[in-house]
Amino acid sequence: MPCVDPANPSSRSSRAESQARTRERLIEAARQLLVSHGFGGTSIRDIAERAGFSQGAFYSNFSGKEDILLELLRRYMEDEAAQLSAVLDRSGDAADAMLAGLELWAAELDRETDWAMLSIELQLHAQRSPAFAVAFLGVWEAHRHALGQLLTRLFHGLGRQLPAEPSALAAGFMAMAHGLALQRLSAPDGPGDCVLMVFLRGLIAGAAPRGDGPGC
Amino acid sequence: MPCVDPANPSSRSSRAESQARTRERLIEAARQLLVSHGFGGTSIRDIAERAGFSQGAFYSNFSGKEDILLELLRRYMEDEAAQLSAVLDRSGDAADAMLAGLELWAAELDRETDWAMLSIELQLHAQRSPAFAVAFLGVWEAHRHALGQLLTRLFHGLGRQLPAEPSALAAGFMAMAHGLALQRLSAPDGPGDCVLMVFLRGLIAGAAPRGDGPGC
Amino acid sequence: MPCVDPANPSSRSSRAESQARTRERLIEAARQLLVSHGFGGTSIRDIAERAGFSQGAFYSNFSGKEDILLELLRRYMEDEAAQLSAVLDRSGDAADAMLAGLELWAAELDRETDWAMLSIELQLHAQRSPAFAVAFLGVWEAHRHALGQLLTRLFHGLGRQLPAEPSALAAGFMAMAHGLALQRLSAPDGPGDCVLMVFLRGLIAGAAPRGDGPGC
Amino acid sequence: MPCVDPANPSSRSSRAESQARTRERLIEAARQLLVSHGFGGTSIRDIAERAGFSQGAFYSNFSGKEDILLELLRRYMEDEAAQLSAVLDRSGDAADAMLAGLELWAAELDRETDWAMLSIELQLHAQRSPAFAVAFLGVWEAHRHALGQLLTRLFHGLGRQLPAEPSALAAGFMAMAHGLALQRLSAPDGPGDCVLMVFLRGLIAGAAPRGDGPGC
DNA sequence: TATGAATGAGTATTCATTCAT
DNA sequence: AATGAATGAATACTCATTCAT
Repeated sequence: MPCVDPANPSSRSSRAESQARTRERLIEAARQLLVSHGFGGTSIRDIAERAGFSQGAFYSNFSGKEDILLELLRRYMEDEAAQLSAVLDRSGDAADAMLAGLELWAAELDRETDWAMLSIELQLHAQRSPAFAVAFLGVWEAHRHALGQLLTRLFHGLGRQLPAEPSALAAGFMAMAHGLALQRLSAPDGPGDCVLMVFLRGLIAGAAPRGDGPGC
Repeated sequence: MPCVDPANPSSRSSRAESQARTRERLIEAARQLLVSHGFGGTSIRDIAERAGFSQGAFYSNFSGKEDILLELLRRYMEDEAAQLSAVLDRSGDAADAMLAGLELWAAELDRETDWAMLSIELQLHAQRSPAFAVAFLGVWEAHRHALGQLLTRLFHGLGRQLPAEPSALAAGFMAMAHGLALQRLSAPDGPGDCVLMVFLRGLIAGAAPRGDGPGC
Repeated sequence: MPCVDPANPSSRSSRAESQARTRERLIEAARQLLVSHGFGGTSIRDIAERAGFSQGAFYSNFSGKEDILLELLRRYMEDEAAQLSAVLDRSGDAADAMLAGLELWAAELDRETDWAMLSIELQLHAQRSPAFAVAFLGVWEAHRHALGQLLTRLFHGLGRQLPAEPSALAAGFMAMAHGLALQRLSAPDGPGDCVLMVFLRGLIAGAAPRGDGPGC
Repeated sequence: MPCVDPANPSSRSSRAESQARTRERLIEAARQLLVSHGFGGTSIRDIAERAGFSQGAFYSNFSGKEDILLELLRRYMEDEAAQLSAVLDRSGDAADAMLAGLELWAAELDRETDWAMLSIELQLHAQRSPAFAVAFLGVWEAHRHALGQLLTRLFHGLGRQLPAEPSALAAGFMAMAHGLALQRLSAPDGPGDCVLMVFLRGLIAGAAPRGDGPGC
């Protein structure tokens, strides 16, 4: 009898599990290749080969190169959001703890060059594919907003006025973080991400006490 | 007959001029396409076509795609160096004038998104081609050094201590400028380059008076 | 649970019914796609998808694309034979009734462009697959013979001599019918199938009274 | 000196000649393959291979598969037009000569199965590609008109009334000719194209003397 | 029986590059 | 110096077919 006992997950789910494993391996292969060779320099054949599958396997899991990029975007977002909310949660409203948390986050960025490179590839591709841009923009704004909130709470805790719109400052920090990551690869002897903290401290030091309006 | 008399110097120079024109048109076409489609998305055929020449004409002037990229890098460098030295020259040692000059420079960056995109493409390609990386690194360091000098003179004029290595700060500014340019394209409603100045003012405000050592 | 009790005959027959339904839906999907996209332009995936099944379901019912084509051939043959024998039966030996019947048949062909297109696809495929050609030839000859008999009886009833072999004339009529159907699709403002009857009437008018031999 | 003497055609034209030869070989290869394997069954790789060139050579001569089909259509048209006008020219207004000419033409069709098959492929493709249909329709109508004129002159010369619109009768003859060619390949023992003449003679015999109107 | 993930060979098309002209 | 036809390898993607479930 070809019947399957729905109570037995081992047989029923092994198929789904197997496919999930395939998908996962393809995604990881794509991430590595996109980071090191860029969108244009990464072929689907390469992705499938590195994952140890045929090209057809790629196409039964994704509709094309942009599709797997969207999946990477989704994961990138989740990862970043988790990191930021961790900083927020760990430090509560204590400004010192928050600063320390951000320092940790900046140091983290320093090591996770991959995500930074991927972010740049995603931004570049968003600029070139309108369809992808839509998806990307949503993620980006959410990300900028989260970092902006963190900055707001930090300055509030320090009794300082934010010198510009929170999301504008957040954009500046993200831009610098990504730009530095990009530099680090081509010029490995450049400055680390401690520069980021130098700028943050400068911003704090230069910020007016609460009461004045933002300046930008 | 389209023959040229080799004894006639005027025609000989017109030949050289004609070749220079060809080269120029190819470079400009390559710049536009690289900015809008990226290195991987730009084919030599497209470059030649947009310039109004055959593919063979491209190969008569450049040895390949990387070769024309090097030419673009050289021009990018010249352009940036000229801009920075203009800021330096115009303002002498007056801190106020220098700050105003930098503000102008930041505003300039805001408009010249093309150069920023090209810079990112160059950085990405440097990461992928060791041969290109060598050439790129030289230009990059020179550039960073020039901007660092400007910052040194600026802080000196203001009687302040640089909060970090000049070239590290320069790297940070360049990273932010490029990162912001990238963001601006995918998210056009984001913040302008005034953010750059906010950070610079913060750095100045937070900088210790001369005497203490740098902190990074 | 989706299990079926094998001891229950009603469910067993419903299984057979279900399979027959699957088969039927696949055949109909294949017919539509073959007519509109041709043999080469129709993929098994498309057939299964249009029928609402998986590709595996197709292979559970047919051994390949040619197999389902054979099934379509069988049905085509049955349909045509039924139509012709209906004309024969309805009209008995009365020449007038037979002519009227044929006129009806021609008009029918005019509407059923699908079968004509399918017939052309079948003929084309027969030319390309020897295995299929064998099956096709049998059907074709039977068909030609049936139409030939009809013509024989018609001319006999009219007291005329057939101007050529019955099956040769039948072949001519079928050729014209299919060719006209093909034309009608690419050139919809062309002549209808009344042309067929014009030719038939011409044949009758030009036929010698019984006694002389055929001329071809 | 790289100058070329424009008076010497051998060097200047050898390039064009060489390309024309390439193009010609590709067209001939495409014709053969399209006739024997159909549009869907013919790949560009096959065409290039049979012609002895690379796939790239195909693409420097044609923009795609449909493009070479259009070229074949053009040649088919020219060929058919030439054949029909030859029949017309050779026979003047003499009905007998014209009939003999047509008989020759029918016999010719019998041998040139290739063109008939190609015509069917063209018709099928016209049905599936709107862009191609436009080009095809023009050719088709011209062809039908030419054959219609021939029939008009023939019947006029015989003092008979055409039993239907000239172009409708022409469509019928062309349909039969193509349908018979198709049959001949799958059923080689079928009737030859003499059937065509039987139908033509029937049409003439059944035609009313001049004065009555057409019947369709 | 029916599923659909996976395969491997195939499809059309584009690429950087060469070379006779 | 500039042309552009031709190459051969690469590209994204589709195909018929298999097989564990």
